[in-house]
Formats: sequence, structure tokens, C-alpha cells
Amino acid sequence: MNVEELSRLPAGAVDHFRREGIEELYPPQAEAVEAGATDSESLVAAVPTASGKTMIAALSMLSAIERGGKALYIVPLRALASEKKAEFEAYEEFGVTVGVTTGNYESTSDWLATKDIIVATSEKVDSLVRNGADWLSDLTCVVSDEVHLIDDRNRGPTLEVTLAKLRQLTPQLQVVALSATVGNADEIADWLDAALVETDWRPIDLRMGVHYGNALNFDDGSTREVAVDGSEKQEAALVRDILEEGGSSLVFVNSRRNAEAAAKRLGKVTSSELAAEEQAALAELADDIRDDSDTETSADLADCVEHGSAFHHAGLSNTQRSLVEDAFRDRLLKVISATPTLAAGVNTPARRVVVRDWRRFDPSAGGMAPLDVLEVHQMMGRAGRPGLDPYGEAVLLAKSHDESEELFDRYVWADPEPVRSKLAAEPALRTHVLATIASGFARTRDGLLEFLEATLYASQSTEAGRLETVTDTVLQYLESNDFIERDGGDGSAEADDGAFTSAAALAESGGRDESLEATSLGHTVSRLYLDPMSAAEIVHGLERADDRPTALGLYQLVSRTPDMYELYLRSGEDEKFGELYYEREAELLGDAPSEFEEDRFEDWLSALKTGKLLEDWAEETDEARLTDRYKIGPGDLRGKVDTAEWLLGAAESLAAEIDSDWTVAVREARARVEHGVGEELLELVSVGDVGRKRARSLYERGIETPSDLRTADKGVVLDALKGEKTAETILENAGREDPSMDGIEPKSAGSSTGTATAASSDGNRNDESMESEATDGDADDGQSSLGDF
DNA sequence: TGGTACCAATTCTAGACAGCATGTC
DNA sequence: CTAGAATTGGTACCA
Repeated sequence: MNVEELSRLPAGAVDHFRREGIEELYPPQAEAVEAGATDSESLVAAVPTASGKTMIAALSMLSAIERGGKALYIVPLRALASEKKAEFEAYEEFGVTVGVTTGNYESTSDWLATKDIIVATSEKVDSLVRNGADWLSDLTCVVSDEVHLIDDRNRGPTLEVTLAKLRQLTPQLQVVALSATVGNADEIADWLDAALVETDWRPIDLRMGVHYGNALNFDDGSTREVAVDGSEKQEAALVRDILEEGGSSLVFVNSRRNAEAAAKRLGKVTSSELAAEEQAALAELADDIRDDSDTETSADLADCVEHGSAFHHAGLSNTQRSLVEDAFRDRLLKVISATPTLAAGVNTPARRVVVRDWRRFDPSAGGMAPLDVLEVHQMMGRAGRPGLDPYGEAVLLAKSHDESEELFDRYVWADPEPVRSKLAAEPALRTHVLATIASGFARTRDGLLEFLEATLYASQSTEAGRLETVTDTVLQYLESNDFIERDGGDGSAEADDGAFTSAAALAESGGRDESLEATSLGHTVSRLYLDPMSAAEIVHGLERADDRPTALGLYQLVSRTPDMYELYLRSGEDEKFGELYYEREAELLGDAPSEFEEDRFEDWLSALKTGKLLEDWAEETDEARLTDRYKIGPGDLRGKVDTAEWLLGAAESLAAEIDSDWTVAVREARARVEHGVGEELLELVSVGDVGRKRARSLYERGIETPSDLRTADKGVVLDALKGEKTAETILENAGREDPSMDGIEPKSAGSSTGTATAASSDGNRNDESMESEATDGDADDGQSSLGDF
């Protein structure tokens, strides 16, 4: 089908596509149009990566807009939201407007209401539904990208429930679900009352194969010799082989450490193939990486990059990830060794994809578990760059003939698994049941069950009554924590309190249609987007605090909620943090689990570790020291700080809601974690362009508040802040009338440093105390076990 | 003394959404 | 039912 044949699109759209070089629709796209994509028809497109799924979405959305409607594009990752936004912004050329909204992207509802296409993460959409954004009812077309993620244990249910709610809000809604090829696309289509477009077609050929010995055997029967010489690893031989013909490669491994080690080794392969100008550009890129963060991970990455290779995992900062991805797309980097982050993220195709590790550590499986076929196919789907490569190659590595055969059977010839709803898992249901009640989607138990019937789970469920049972368990939990109120009709339920009596009330009210209502606290929890269990933990912790909680107490509290992904306790650290626990037990909020409940006590300690990380951060320990001390990457640190900031913001609202005395303490702890500063710097840091470093520098010179900035000796300010320009901007931000630094010379602060030096060494003292604790802990080892026995 | 080659024991394990209101070095 | 790569530590060996 030629683009000229497309009707129902906004004027100028067809011209736009032609200018982009799009003449003929790909077969799946044509099929989607025939199925009614441009005609308000819902459809599920289960097609391989890079076969033009976005175009199907675009055609649907543009035709919806042409009819006067509004479109929503749901993505699974923030990074994809920006990627899609950039893509759709090209349509502004013919008058279609685009907005993005994610957790950290600025957005007001009014502003979004004026946009034709809105890109958002599934959680953000869920949140918008909960908060009743009125423009949602104007939607006529919703696209759900990577809809197979409904299968995801953690985040799948959100997408599933959100789609169900959007459909309920707007009965005529066109739903376009884009999926990887999965085992049961037909089931998803049935659920969404949608037509199904399913195909294996790809714009570039993808050859899948297995490398064993010195041969690479492909699924089409062809063979290519790739010799592994000497002590070289298979992946090195494969990378070199394709590099010699000018192709880049992606190597997927199963751990961060493996990714880093492989990138280091592969650097030896790539460095010999670099042109002089490439080396210069790579050196520049390496500097950008070092500039972004002064940590060991950064230094290692920069060293690799200078050789034309890189690693990629969630320990990298977002900036570093983008730098690596962009440089790879620009063909500057020749190889990336990555954890699965890359397969799910933004588009980074390569001529050859090597899936080195096909098993991954999975504690629930008790060891290494094979990757899902779907996951491996997603990685392999990254092979082949449209317009650049003649074909893509995806290679698995085998160490024996048997393994080679197993890999063919398991992954090359295998169909992907079916998508299975995970909604009936209690944690998921806990959150979504509360939200459904709070936002008025259901007002009775029957109404709730009826709504849940509209989910994919219900359509897949074979076990009758399971959903109902779990729902009742969840309702009971929500009621006993005062998030909802139930009224069985005879008025007795209202008087009930506590889990036992409400269980009785439940039994009593049996089949009767109870009314369900969120309490004020329940509404707050739903609006804040908290897992009810997190909220309960926080509320309980705050209620149990007799004295003003310390920062560490609050940090440990939010760190032990299910919304915070705790740091892992390394060997020996249980003792180290056990000791810290005894030292600072009094600061922690709520009851610690008994030491004899090993698992729970360990969780408590990892929360303490995470809390301690946050405390160190709020005591101005620098990034390099923290990443080293906690053995994490810069990306992890920023992620933890981000999450803590969010949770403490929520905790502040909760504190206000329950009339806690500690609202101010929570706010201060949040502000300290946000800026990474001690209490005494909070005022300074509120001035624009003043962060933790500059604030400390000013404070050391006796400038302790914004008003000090307005009156301080400019020479001292300049000495604290270095650059003239910076100093001027900051003085201006502080509201100084004469910010000009003309003719000012830096001047040391002189005698007023007394207190300031004490303050700064305070921060350092903390660093040292932690380190000496570590050594103390080791030294004590023998003694404490002597004491135990 | 120092370098290294090699083997055995030990260690450790992927990822990333959200409120609210604005801005680091 | 279930692993395996990388790192660390120790030893032998040689210059």
C-alpha cells in the first residue's frame, strides 16, 4: 500500500511521510490499515521489533486527531517517553501538537488538555486516572506500546488496570496495542475487542544462530567460520569478525560485573580498528563521561570508551547511558556489553547481537534460571539497522554440541511464551483495589468484582473464585489499616475495628453487596501513588515515634517500604550493620523484627543500610566515596535519592493527614536528601544555583543564610564560588541589589572560619567514623563470636 | 625482592515507575 | 531439581 492511498489523515501528513522517505507501507502497516487503524478500529499489532510499529500507532493517532479527537501514547519507560515525544514532534510541522508527562517531567493538566498527542508512562496514566484528569474523557485513541509487559510481575498489573479503566471511561475508545511477538496475541486481542495483526515480517532480514567451536550456524542452514584463537573468548571473536566488515555489535550478559569485564576485554578488540579521528572523538566522549560523575564506575567506563567499547547497565547515570547509546548509534562505539536494560530501552540496533549468557541468577528459582524466550527474542531483535545493514545477525554462544542443540530448540526455533496477567498477586491487587475504590470506579464489592471482570486476568483465569478470594483478603487488609470503610448494610461494620472483627463482618455480610468507600487517609494514599503497605508502614512508624524522629530514623523507615528497592547486604555486612543497629537502635521507628526471624531481620538491616546511605548523602559525603563504600554505581545512588525524596514527600502528606507532630521533621529530612546537605545548609541551598558544594563553601566562610549573601563581602563570596559569572548569578538569585563582581578580587574569609571549619570536619568525621566502624567490626568479629558461645 | 603463572577458594548476582514544585557544579 | 564467571588469595617458580 502506498502512502498516497492513505486517507483520513490530517492535511500535510502524507506529504510529511513522503519527505521522510516513506513511500510504501510495510506489509504489517498496510495490514493494520486494512484492519481499520485509520478508521477508529481497535487492534493488537504483534510484530517484531523495528518492523514499523510506531508508524501503525502514528496512523491511528493522526486519523483520530483528524476526526477531532485526542490521542494518548503509553510507554513503559521514561526514556522511551522522551524518545517518542521527539519522534512525534515532527508532526508539529502540520499542526499536530505533542505533550509528555512522566513523574519527573513538568506538566500541568491544563497544559496537557491542549495537546493532540500525549506521551506518558503507564504509571503516570494510572495516576492521572486516579486524580480524575478531565481531559482523559476527551481521548479517542490510546496506544499501548510494549503491551506484552502486562506479563511483568511488578508493573504489568498497572498497565492492565489502566487500560481497563480507560476503556470504561470511554466506551468507544480506539485501543491500539503494540506488542512483541508473543504466544497469545489472539487472547489479548479478544480481551480488548480488537482486530489482530500478527506477523514475523521484518524490514531487514534477521538471521539467528549459535556459535560453537569455530563455526557460526544459522537458522537458514548457512554456516560462517568464526575462529576463536588461543585464550580469546567466543564473544571477542564474534565482535572482531563483524567489526572487520564494518559492523558494530551488542553483547548481552547477565550481570553488571560481567558487562564491565567484557567491555574491558572487548576494548582490546575494538581499539585496533579505530581511525585517528575516531580516537579523538572517543577521548572527548570519555571526558564527558568523567565530567558527569567522579566515580570508579565512570572512570572504568571512560577507559573502555577510549578503546571504542562500552558497558551499559542500570548503575550508570542517565546521562552516561544516553552518551553511550548515542555514541553507539553514531557508530563511534563499536561494541556495547550490556545487561538486559538495553534490550528494553531506547532503540540501539547493531549489525550483530551476541547473547552470551542465557541464564540468569534468580533466587526464587534457587540458582540460575534460563531467560524467557520472549526476552531473548527482544535482545536478538536489536540486530540489524534499517538502511545501514544488509541484514542483522543474532548469535547465541554454546560451549558444547549438546548446548548448541539445546539453544536452537530453546530459543531459535521456539515460540515466545504467552502473556499471563499477574493481577491476582496480592501486592498488585492491594494497590489497584484501593485506587479503584478511591477514584469511584467501584462503590460496592460487587461493583469492584464487576470491574475486575473486565481485566485480562479475568479473561484468562481458569481458577474460578480465585480473584474473588484475593480481593476479599485485600479488602480486609485495606479496612484494617483504615484505608477504606465497608458497610454491610446493617450498620454493624462501621463499629468494627481490627482485623479479627472485620473478618467476622466479612463472613457475616457474605453475599450481600457491601458498600465500599475510601477514608480520607485512603484517598491520600491513592493520590500519592503509594503502595498501601508502604503507607501503612510509614503511618505506623510515625505514630510510634515518641520523640522527634532523626533523619536516619526516617530514612530507614521509607527504605523498608515495598516502594523502595533495598540495597543488598553483602557477606560480612550483616554483622557490620547489625552493629550499627545496636548503636542507633533508639533512632529507628517502629518495632524491629526479632533477630531470630532471620529473613525479616535481614530486611530490616538492608533497610538500615539504605537509610545509612541516605544519611551519608545528607551529610555531604561525596559521590565517589558513597559509590565506593556501598559498592554501587552513580545511577543507583541517584535512583535511591530520588525514590527517598518521593517517599518522604509522600510521608509528609501522610504525617499531615494523621496529624502527626513530626511533619516538620519529615519535611526537613526530605529537603536534606533532596539537596544532599546538612541541616545548617538548608536555607542557603534554597537560593538558585546553590547546591551542596557551593552552599558548604559559602558556609565555611561564614555566609550562612540568603540574607548573609545580600550583605557579605563580595570578595569572600567570589572566593567561595570561584567564577565571577556564577557569583553574580547567585547574588542576583539571593536578591542582592548590586550583584556585579566588576573589579572584585577573591578574598579569604579570615577569622570567621572558626565555626565553619568545625562544620566541615563534621561531615568528614562522619565519613571516617563509618570507615572505622567497618574496621572495628572486622576486628570485633572473633570477640563477638567468643561472646556468643 | 619482585614478577608472574597458575590453581583453588570465595564471592556475588537485572531493572526503575510514582507526588509536588522548581532548578546543580 | 537447579550456575558459573570474576575476583581474590595462595603457592610455586624464576629472574
